[in-house]
Amino acid sequence: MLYTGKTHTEYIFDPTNYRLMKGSPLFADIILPLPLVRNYTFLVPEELILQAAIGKRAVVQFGEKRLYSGMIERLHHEAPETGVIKPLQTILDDEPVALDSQIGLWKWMADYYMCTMGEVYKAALPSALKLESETEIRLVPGEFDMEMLSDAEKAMISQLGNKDKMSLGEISTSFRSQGNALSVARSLLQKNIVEVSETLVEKPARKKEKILSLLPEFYDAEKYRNLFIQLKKAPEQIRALSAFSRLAGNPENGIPEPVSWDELLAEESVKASALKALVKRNILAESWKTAGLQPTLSPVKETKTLNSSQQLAMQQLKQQMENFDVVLLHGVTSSGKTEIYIRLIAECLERGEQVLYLLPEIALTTQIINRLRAVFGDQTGVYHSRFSGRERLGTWYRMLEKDPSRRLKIILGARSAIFLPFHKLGMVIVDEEHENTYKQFDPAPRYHARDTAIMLAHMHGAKVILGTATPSVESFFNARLQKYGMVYLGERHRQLELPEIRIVDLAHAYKSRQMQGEFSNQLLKEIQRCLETREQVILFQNRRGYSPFVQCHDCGWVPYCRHCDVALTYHKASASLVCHYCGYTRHMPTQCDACQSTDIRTKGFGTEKIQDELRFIFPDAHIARLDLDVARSRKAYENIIGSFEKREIDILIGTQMISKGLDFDHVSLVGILNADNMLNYPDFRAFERSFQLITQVSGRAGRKGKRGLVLVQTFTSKHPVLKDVVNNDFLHMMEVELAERKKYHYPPYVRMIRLSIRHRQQETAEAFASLIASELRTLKQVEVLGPGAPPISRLRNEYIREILVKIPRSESIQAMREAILSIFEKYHEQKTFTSVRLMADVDPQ
DNA sequence: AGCACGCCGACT
DNA sequence: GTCGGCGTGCTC
Repeated sequence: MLYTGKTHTEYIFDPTNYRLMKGSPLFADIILPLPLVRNYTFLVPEELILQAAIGKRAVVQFGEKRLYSGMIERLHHEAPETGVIKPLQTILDDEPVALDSQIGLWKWMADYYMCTMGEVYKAALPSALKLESETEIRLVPGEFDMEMLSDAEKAMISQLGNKDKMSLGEISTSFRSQGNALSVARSLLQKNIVEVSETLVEKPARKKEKILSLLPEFYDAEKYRNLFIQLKKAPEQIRALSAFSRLAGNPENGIPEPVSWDELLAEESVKASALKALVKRNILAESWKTAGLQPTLSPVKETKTLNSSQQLAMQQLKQQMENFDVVLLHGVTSSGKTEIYIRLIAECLERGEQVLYLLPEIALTTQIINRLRAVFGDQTGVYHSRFSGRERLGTWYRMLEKDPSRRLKIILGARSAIFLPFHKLGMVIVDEEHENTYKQFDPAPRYHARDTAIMLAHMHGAKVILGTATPSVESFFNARLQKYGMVYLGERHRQLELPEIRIVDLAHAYKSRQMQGEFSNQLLKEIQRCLETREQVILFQNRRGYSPFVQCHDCGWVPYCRHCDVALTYHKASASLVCHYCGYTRHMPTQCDACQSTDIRTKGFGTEKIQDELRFIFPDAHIARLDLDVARSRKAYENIIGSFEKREIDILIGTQMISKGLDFDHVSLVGILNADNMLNYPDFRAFERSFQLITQVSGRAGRKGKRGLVLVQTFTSKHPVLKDVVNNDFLHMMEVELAERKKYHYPPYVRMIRLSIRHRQQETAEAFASLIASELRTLKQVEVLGPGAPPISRLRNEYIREILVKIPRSESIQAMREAILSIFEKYHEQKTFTSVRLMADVDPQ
């Protein structure tokens, strides 16, 4: 064996108590942010032995020159069998940035979801902690012969002449117009005119940031309004304060958030002098915060009393939590689950335990955080992917705090919050447990945040509450098997009645010519009634864009994506055709590509078309749309929701974005434009999901003292699921669904792993998939479906074949995973198949 | 993921 | 003849 570092024969390392003893060299297994199947072991050089600890990051050279920051996963004395062993170059952290328990969870995830540690690590660690290697290029001092150089080379030299050094990334961007920077740099390197070096760039760590917050005495909306009158002689200050309200929020809609000084100054109308004056007048307070930390707020003890059914549910929950680690809280929409959570969180905090509160959608955090902050103040942190790197880093560090009193106690977040360093987790709340957004699909790790959270809780000995108005089949099944406890909360608060749900038979409406565009006369009549009485309407169509595809009326040609096997969706506003999978965009053609006909028609409909038709039918109504196209940013989303709450919008058209946990007070009508595209979705969860979606959207209807109305337009008016929806018969839906799943071998009666085989050549993908499938069939315990071409059989120029493996609950899923991997490796070794890629999706949605 | 190595097409 | 395209294999 050859060590490239010094050899260390003086000490051995006792991993149980981190004591050093004389003996053999110390090795570290490093998790690298790469999809590597094997472990890689490095030597811990003598000078780093005292510093080395699991969970600290270390810089290593991996490959010819590339530097990476990885994480120490294990320390040991088992020298690797082969090759050169490189030493750790440095250790970046004084204290570990990940806890042993986290690394344990990562291992479980890599194992269960069939991916590499590196992939989990990449998803888990906030990007600010992941350093990147950068190649730097500089001129070699000395003379060289200009005559021998090409124009491009001269250009690069002159660019470099201006600076001491440039990163390769920098020079590639500035060099773009002049040719391939990489190859020019390479030839200059050969001529010894430039030299390169590798460095790791640390993203700016915690930085102090000046923030401004409104003094609490102006939280009162009335007093706040008066401020503007007081300031009427100081227009600059009024401008500054208005900008502050824009960014921080108006006290009328809750407590304004602190805003950073820099962010305010970036606003056009704001002058620094005006801000200083506002501070001097004791209207705004100036403070410093470590960037990324949550703003400081003192708790406002608002204690809403629980009604009798909430109290009962609360009692039952506590009782169940004594016997079960996981309890399903089945509470109808608007039954006040959040209040119950708040009580339970308070009890956890009293015991000195931390709480993780998961939500399916980032947008929902804004609503809930205000309620949590009002009760628990700044012990609460938010964590999700739309937060800036710095904010996430700040939260991460506040979780790592050695002093328990300085740690964040409550984390509210979307699925990635499961990765935070919890020291002492007491309870996990998974709200809207049935939501499929909890399942990460692309890239790996393809984990289900609910299931992972249950594992996380298990590792901490913590309890889990799964809250929902429409439990998933899996959770309901587990509750029935007595694996989970269950509590039912059937009463809506504020005397809200469940809405009346009516089915509108589209087949009949079309036949009797009672349709206008996509609207039945019945739906139009109800909308009209709402407009007259100033009540609000929500229209639901689970498809964005104008129409899902367009077609030539003469020859039937349909424009497809160049890279994927998908029809392009027509977006009228931008007059373009967009691939909803890869984003490929082209102009809406005026002529058919195949026959040059100009008669190209739109087929089917999405939210954009609904909005178009509605504007034509109700020209005076205020109509808005809420889908991924108009609400890409958090601000845009909040603006739309905000003006709907303020009743500036009469009719809101939306995709499933509007179905999630939003409470509006003045909606009396919900229209579902087409239930068929949900019910006919080619997926074993189609019925379950349809029931959930329609029930959730319906829950938005209803006002204090007045029963809401839901109209469901469909061609299959006799559909049994719709019947259950109308009768609000969750249990019947569940009985039927479970029976079906049992009969046709679907979860929860089997576990599934979907294998997706990808290759540039269709034949190779097919051949490989067939081999894997037939090999899998020799395993008697499992059922193998396929291989088949998925609905989208080509993505980004790769052909895809899928195999579905069904594993009975009695069999070990672990053994199956291993079998699959060994079969894959066996065929992957053959020359023809070396570039075939396998992607596994465990518990696919 | 990078990066080097290696084998085939369009050029000085 | 060479430059450079990307397909393939390896990284402790």
